[in-house]
Amino acid sequence: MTMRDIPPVVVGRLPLYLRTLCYAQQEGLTTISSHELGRRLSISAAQIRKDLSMFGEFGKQGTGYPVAALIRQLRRILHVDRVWDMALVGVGALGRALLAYQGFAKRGFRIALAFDNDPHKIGQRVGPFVVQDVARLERALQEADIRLGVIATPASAAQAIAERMVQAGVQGLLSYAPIHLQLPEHIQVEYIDPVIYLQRMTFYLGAVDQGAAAEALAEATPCGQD
Amino acid sequence: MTMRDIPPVVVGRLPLYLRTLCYAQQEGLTTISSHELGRRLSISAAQIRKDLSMFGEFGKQGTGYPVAALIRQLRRILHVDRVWDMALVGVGALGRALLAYQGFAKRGFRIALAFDNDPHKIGQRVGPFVVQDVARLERALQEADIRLGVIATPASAAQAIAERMVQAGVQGLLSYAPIHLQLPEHIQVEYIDPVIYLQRMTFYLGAVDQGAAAEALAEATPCGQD
DNA sequence: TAGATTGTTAATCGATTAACAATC
DNA sequence: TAGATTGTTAATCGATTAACAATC
Repeated sequence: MTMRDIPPVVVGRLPLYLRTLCYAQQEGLTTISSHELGRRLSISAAQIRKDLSMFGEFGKQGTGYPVAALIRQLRRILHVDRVWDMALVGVGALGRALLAYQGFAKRGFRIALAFDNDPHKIGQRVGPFVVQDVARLERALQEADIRLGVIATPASAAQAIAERMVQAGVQGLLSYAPIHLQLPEHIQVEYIDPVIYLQRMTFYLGAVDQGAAAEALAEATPCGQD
Repeated sequence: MTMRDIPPVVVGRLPLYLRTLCYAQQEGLTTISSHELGRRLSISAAQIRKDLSMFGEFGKQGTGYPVAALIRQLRRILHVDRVWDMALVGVGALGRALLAYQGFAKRGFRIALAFDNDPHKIGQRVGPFVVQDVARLERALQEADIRLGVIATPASAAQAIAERMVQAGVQGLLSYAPIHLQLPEHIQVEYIDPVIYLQRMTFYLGAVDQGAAAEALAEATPCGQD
């Protein structure tokens, strides 16, 4: 179990199961069926059973899965039965929101270091953090043994920052910069670009009353990214 | 073309093609091959050609795709050859970062209205915005004919807000709340929960030196979400 | 012309679903 | 016991890749 030959699409669902199980636990459920878990996630019960069965036999016929035990198992499988320290680069509006976000600590993550290259920001306090000079990135990451990075820089800076973090030993990157990073294969990378998600939706939304559409037409929207 | 029977996975890649083509255009390229586009996105050339061929014949043998024309086509296909007004609910740290984000306007989106339920925030100016009372949500959305919503509330408020927005005519929702929303099938929903992405990465990161791991162990990480 | 690259087909690969025996 | 639900198999469904004729 916890093999590395699990289909990536299955790995992608495990955190959703964990999150949903946590809510169920807070509601007082001690047991949950694949059907109920699937209902809460709009995923089929068969899929959930198949996914979980890749890691062991966690359920019991007739009653379903024990919530607390399954949470423990998933946290072990996902390696969030510990706290992961992260380094944040880019203390703009988004970076500050991430520094303030309480949801990381509650689910196994903690921003330990924050960097920027703006002399006005370096040394500044942001909540419990002091913004570090990005020039110190490599040294600070190695000293703190950081393995996860969060990129909240402009797109134009992201590739170079990513390479430096990888050089300093980072193995996973969560990038909010709207650009695809070129990195060694063994590096885990996940992207969050809200515009990508919005455009996936507008594909399906289609036709609009032409009053609103005319208001700001085709060439009014430049291609600019950054 | 622009049919609704395009595989969702293909629709999901189109915005990536558009974004990458825009960068290529900024670099001065007038033409790009499927191979080069694929290289920049870590996607196979065959896949890109197959995806694009579902909407028409945009390329030319021997030379590739004309960048400007393909950008125009993709913007038309994705319906971002216009500006989409959006309503934001939840003006916390994340909401403020979204209100300040310049990347929306540059790529076809604009936050037109911002709502909160905190009396201290209502009426407050945030950049060019005045925070509205969420009690006015339905009326304001209908008046402004808003079809896209962004949820940046705590998870506990998200489902109710989503239902109210849908009631007011919203057809697509981008939710930053870490919870799966139960909504009618015809509503488009996309989710951004950074912890989900982080946990997908830590699955692969695995073993850690036990000094760091011991520092904050299993039961130190509660399940709490909100 | 020769080299490059598209659009498309067929083959391969992978993921989801349906169904059910086992069993709590 | 009877009803519910798991784990697993086989069948279905969908997505990706390889290959190549067409052609710029």
